[in-house]
Amino acid sequence: MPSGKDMPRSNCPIACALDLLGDRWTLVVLRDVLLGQRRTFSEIAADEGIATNTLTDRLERLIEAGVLERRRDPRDGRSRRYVPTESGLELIPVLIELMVWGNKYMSRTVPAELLARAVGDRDALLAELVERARDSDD
Amino acid sequence: MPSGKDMPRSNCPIACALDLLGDRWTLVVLRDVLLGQRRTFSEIAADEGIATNTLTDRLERLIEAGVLERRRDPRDGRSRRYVPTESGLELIPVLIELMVWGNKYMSRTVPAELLARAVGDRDALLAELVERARDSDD
DNA sequence: TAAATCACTTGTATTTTGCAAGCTAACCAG
DNA sequence: CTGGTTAGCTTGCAAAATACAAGTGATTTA
Repeated sequence: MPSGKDMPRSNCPIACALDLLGDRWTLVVLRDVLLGQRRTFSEIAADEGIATNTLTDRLERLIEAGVLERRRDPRDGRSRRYVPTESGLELIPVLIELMVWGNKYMSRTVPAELLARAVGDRDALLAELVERARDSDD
Repeated sequence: MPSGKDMPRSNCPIACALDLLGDRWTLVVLRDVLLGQRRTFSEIAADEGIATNTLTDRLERLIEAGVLERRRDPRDGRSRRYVPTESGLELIPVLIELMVWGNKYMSRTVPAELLARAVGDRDALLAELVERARDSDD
């Protein structure tokens, strides 16, 4: 009970990563930000049926973990933009692997072109996605 | 209420994959089976502090999803071995990417050799891990 | 200035998870 | 073959996480 945050359950990097990412919503939120160019609260909330209090909580945790940053939108004072940091961008490979696996075994709705590149042209696709995700940082 | 299991929240492959994998324990269990050669209930239960009822539930879900199979141990009738299927083996890349990211940003306990290969020699490491995971299938 | 929008907050109900204990079948030692 | 031990669960209950619905305050737009 001492520290403000819970202790990691172990020092295995997979288990530690899952302390942050291992729930039903966090990686869906990051998918929106990193692959979907959805960066405002309402854009993310609209996409799948995440409850707004859960979304608030996930965004705060990701900010505290240094994976996202929150910025005001200069064009609309009500709006905030959630943008990836460097460590956030480096979660793109995790999402790509999940996408490839999920497409093969759970669903088949990835555009064929994207999927083909994820498998056959992985490095170039990653570079492109990182660029695209980084560009809209403002 | 038609199907025995809940409907997927969407047909996005990432969201669908997370319907199965997106919780605190499922990927830790798969880490034990796929990377750690831990294949019995008690080996997996001992490793981190997972509750036994949760472990039972996760193993059942993974079997139902076709990611693991349960087999009796011919040497000990009490014991069961949880072994990966083909689709289970193909989750190794997801675990590797999580490990690389977790090591960089959340923890630093991966053996340097393994980590170096995960980054610089990815394809050969994957092939080797798949082989090793497959070998002990019996 | 009134209505709409955005990003939350606040209850409350439901679901999931953790913890401790017990239970059954299979093995093992004497 | 008997008694103790081990493996793999199951059960009951408490605690935590999540969903759902409604409301709030600060903008912005009409």
